[in-house]
Amino acid sequence: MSLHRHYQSKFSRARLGSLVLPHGQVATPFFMPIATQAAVKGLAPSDLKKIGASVVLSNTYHLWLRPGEQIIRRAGGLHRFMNWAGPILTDSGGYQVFSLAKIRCLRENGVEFQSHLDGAKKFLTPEKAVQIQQALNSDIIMSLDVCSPFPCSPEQARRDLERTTAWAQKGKKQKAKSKKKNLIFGIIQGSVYKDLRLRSVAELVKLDFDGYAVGGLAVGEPASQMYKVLDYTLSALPEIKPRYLMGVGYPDQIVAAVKRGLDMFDCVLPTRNARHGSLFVLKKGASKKTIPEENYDLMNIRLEKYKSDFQVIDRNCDCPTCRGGFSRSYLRHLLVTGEPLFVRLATLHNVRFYLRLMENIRRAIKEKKL
RNA sequence: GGGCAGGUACCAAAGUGGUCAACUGGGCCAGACUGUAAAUCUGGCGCCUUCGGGCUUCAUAGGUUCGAAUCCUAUCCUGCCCA
Repeated sequence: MSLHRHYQSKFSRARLGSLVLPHGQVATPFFMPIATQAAVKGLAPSDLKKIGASVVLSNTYHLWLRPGEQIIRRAGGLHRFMNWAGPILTDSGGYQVFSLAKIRCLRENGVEFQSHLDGAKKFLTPEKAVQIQQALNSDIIMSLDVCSPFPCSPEQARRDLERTTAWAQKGKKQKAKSKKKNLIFGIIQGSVYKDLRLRSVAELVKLDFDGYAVGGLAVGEPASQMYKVLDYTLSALPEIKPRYLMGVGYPDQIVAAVKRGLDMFDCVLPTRNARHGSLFVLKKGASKKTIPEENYDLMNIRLEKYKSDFQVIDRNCDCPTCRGGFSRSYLRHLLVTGEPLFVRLATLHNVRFYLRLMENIRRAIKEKKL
């Protein structure tokens, strides 16, 4: 399985393409809203469809603990379980190795988690991670990796990378036992060390994955350093395979990454920030730019100054919340009073902002402006 | 008119001789959030400050005391009960 490239920019390494997945063909570059526990918090699948989401991202670790992959298998897979007909990418649990560092213990053959729900010891192996994702029937399976923190010593980054490669091999082998058409991606690690990143790329490419993800970025390092890593990492990757920058990021970072040849993104920012009252809006004058969303501001709708502000969030926005005429005043009221409707309206707005960002990126590449 | 209980910061509410510019909620202000243990978390909210501290506050006015939000007296106000 490879990326169908429709257009390769001559100004940058940006590329326009499409990816054929078991649950549909999707245009690249794309952004995946996050549905960690089989739901994009606050939204129904019909909402996602309406605002133009193509792929959503879910999570192996969380669904493994609850409700358990067998329940989802019996439901007919994750698509049926959550009633989302489009493609799904599932993260492997590798991010939880990083984010839940305090309650896990790394072993050679896998990770022992002390469940954050009930404290039960749960052992996740690279094989198990693939099996769970197959039970979920996700379109894109991610190989179990060890996401290095930042800062990270070269020694630790090397150990994490070596384990990631070893696990990638095991995951790939497990995947090969099934004839299903799900894709499997390998994850590049190596922190901010060029030799390690290049080594990671070489080892994974040898295993011939369906796509390659750059992991271990946006974990606290300055953006300039992230771009440096992307520059040398991307140039070592095969052109024909999709490339996924995991967990990134702010709109300008996504644009910067697309210019470096990335095709896929995901991030909690639009959904989490929405719940926290932080709404993505265009900067003044940005609507005239090629990719307006690159020039964004965050509007803290909780502020008192919005108490009697009856404008919509952003009159340039085409999301159901802005189109529907919901005012800043009303949204602030919903947030302050803790009404669940706030989450839905704010999330619709922020996720639409990101999806429109991607639409504008694709258009810009097509129109030779990026 | 009599009895009882009260009046503390924007609101509610602790504190009842010194460690009190005053617990705690709410509210407000500011910030953070990047493959989601997050509708969460972190600061700040009398005035001034060279960040050491200084100054004015606990209904009002007096008083006791080395020292009062805390004790005493008077006044004003609020709630409940009785007439």
